[in-house]
Amino acid sequence: MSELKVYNSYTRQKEVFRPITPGHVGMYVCGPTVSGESHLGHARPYITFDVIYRYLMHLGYKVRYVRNITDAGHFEEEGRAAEDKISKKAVLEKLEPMELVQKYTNLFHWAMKELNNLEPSIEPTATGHIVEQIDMIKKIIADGYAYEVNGSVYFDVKKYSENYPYGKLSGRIVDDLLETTRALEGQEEKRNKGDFALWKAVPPQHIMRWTSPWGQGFPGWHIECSAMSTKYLGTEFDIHGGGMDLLFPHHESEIAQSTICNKHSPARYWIHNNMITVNGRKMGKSYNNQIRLTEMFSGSHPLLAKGYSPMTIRFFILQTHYRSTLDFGNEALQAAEKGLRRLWEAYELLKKFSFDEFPEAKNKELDAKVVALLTDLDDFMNDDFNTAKVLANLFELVPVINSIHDKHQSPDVISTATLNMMKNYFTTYLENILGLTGDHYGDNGKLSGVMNLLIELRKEARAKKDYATSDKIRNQLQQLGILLKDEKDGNVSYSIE
RNA sequence: GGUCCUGUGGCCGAGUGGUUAGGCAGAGCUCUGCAAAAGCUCGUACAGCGGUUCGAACCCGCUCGGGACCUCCA
Repeated sequence: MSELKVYNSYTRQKEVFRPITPGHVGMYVCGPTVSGESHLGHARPYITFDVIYRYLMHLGYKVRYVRNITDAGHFEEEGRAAEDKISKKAVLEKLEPMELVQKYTNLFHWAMKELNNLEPSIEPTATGHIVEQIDMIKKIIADGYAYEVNGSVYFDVKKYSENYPYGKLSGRIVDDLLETTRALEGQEEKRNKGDFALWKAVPPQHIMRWTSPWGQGFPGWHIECSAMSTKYLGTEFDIHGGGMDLLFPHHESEIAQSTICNKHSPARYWIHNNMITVNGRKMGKSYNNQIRLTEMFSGSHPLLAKGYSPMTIRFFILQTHYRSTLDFGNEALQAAEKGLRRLWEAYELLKKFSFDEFPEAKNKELDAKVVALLTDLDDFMNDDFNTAKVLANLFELVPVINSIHDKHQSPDVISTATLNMMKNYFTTYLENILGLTGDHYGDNGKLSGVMNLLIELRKEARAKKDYATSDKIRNQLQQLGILLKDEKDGNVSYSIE
């Protein structure tokens, strides 16, 4: 079997994955800022890294997956009246900051659950680690790479860049950063334009504030991730992930902070997912084109023709490689919805297959093809988590399953061993690795009882050639979104939209 | 302006220098009381122009288009 290779943003190439401690993987992923509701764009990294998390565990690694909650506000925009994002909205909504944080944290957790993302091993909050952040800032000052001005502390990028490659991760040229002509206000405290805040002093009316050696204030934008990743994963860990838009300045600055404090670049492998776009443009607050997850599920948004289930969204995202942009569109979402349904229904049929033992495949060629399609899956995942290819292969197996089920092919076209292999791989890949579920295809006991009754009545009507009645049952069920399917052997199955 | 990414059939999207990605939609056929579902078959796409090569969607150059980051952003 092939080795796992991951694309490392830091080196810009695929590299064989080797954990620092054999058998163990430490992974840190930048979590949400809980000052607002998550939108579709947020679903991508958490699904991407959920699959990576699942796959690493599948490979037998013991993984510690840390994903933070950013619940301490940072500035809205550098230079502009440095307002605390969370407290600003809190005033508008007349809520306590922590009440707001709680609300959106709960909503985020709910969405993660709907999308079937596993919980991270540790989900630390920024507000819970103010002490660690302050300690880290002290250390950076002591080492001479940060300076205090009027109660705020800034990281000295120029000095750092004299000894370390600031800008390597994001492909930035330090001189450009230092000499940026960008007209920013309130920059006079900084020695150089490229410097970034480690601690920000706040005016008295600011709600979110903590006491520090430099006065009242709140931590800078990047220090929380450095502090929390160090605390829970150590000074050097395996994977650091997040959206591509975090490359600069967030991750670049994290590297700088950790390098000074820990004498180490924090992570070996930097993994970044690409963006979800709307009409080719990134979904984000800057463009005011976000569709909240609650809206995605319910369909209550002008851009949505209908609501899409969490699994449809998960599947939609996994059909694309995580490093490609993914364009939002109703047609694409509906294609995903139908495709997932077809795949899942075939999987359900496969699970129920039970035949006599067939040690020999009647169709050796087909048997070999099935085996090849299945063994490919491991290689695809090992090749930088290519979930798109995994799904493509699984789809190629759908006609094999359906044609056996429909008796277009006899069950012994493939061997029992291959059939079992297929069952195992489908479960492993669809459920365990890709994290898909079929829950919402409705199978609660009472409904199926009612359905069986209706199916029975319809069968009787058909037997009497009372097609008016049989069609009435079928058509009205269809209007309710329940599809009846007459199968070859006289059985009737149904699926719920 | 700087750095980087990208342009694939109606839509979404994989992609290795030579062989079918896949999904959805569409067409035909089979099955069927009808329908649906399912099965089989099909379109032969790779922004444009050059070049490298026996051979390029995939390598190089140019042109045109789109995007990301450079500021909070997944």
